[in-house]
Amino acid sequence: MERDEGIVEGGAQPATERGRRTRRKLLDAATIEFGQKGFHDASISGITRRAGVALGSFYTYFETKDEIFRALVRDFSNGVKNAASGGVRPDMNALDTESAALSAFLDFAREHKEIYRIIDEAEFVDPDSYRRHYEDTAARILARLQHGMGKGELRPDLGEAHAWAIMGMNVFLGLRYAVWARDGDEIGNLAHVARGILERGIAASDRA
Amino acid sequence: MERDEGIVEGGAQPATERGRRTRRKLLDAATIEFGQKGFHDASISGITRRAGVALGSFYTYFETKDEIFRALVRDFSNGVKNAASGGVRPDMNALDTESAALSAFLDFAREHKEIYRIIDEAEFVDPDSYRRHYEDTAARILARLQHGMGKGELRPDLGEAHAWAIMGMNVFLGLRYAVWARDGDEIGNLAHVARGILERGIAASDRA
DNA sequence: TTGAAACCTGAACCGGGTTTCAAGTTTGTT
DNA sequence: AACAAACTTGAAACCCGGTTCAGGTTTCAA
Repeated sequence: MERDEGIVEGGAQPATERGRRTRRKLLDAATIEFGQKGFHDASISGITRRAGVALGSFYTYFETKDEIFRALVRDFSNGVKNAASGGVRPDMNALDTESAALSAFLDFAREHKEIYRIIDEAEFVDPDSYRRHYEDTAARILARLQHGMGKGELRPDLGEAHAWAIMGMNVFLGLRYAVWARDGDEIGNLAHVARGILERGIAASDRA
Repeated sequence: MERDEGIVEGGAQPATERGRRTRRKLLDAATIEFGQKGFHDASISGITRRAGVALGSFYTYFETKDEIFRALVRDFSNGVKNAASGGVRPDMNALDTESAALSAFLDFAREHKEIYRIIDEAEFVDPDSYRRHYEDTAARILARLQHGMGKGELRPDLGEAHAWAIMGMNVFLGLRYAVWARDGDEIGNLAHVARGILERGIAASDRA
């Protein structure tokens, strides 16, 4: 993954190449450590050990354990956004757009299974980011729906709730088929399943 | 809520009425403490303080902090199950059944906003229960879908993935409109929104 | 070349919360 | 009444990991 650094907060932006490398090593190590153990069982010393730097060096780049975690949440939240938007093309119709966004998200999740643990744990460590992540994601979905409504490709009565429903669908499909994938899962037609729901629901076509 | 005690594990089943009362006080206090602060910021002393018992008494009923948390997860997981199944009637058609299950779940979530924090945090504190909770829930949804397919009320090609999609939809609608409810939210037609998706999807009806 | 800033190091400090325990009280049974 | 089992109590032992810090090393610009 290419995670944006974006504008970094805590003022501790490295000034030299060596510093940037170390900071990145810490971030990558933290991804593994947090992803494997969760925030509280993860330890700074575990992170620095993985990164191959001394314990004290950690505090050159991050003021607290919370801060590095927040940095990761921001990184991943961005990653999800970019992954989903990267999958869509402006000329697609509305249903294709949703399919493409889901597929891209699933690919991303398969490649970075830690996102679930990290974003989920943000609910406790950094509640604002957690909430913002989902609200922003829902807002982007809603924008796509509105675009589709404008083109007459979608029912004209869609709103925020529909966006949240779609997001929930995507998140749980990712949980089950990317993070908790089992051998023998049919993942090829996942996007097709989701698309089927969005296109015609689950009701029988020959209604009595 | 009426939470089942169910079969309790750790052997520490109270023998007297007084004991049962104390255990219950601890469980109720823990619900608030964990719900408010999350597992790690919650403290045993906070729990016993809320319960109005001495710190040491905690260990008469629970061996560790983890154990009481697991007991709560089991309680709430049951609560969700009972709430959803309590809302449905056997004679309903398939779509009404899903609507009813969602409505009942939303009511439950509104009344017990702690469930989200507690079940979500189980991902870290008690991963097995977390996973089992969602797998069981999905299995129950799938069973309902199969019933509906048998009656010819649903498309005959629904499977596990559809169940997970519906579950995700429900969970996220609950998150947004029960736990994160805002003034002015239109919650009355939430079940209607979800039903609309399941009944006919989101595509425009007059397709080109 | 040289000095200052950036960076690195890891032992030790420190606070806070879980868990233990020995002594006392209540409950319920014979 | 009398005793054992169940329950209560809170002080303190114990553990553990986040954070600090003083002393070194590397980088880089002048």
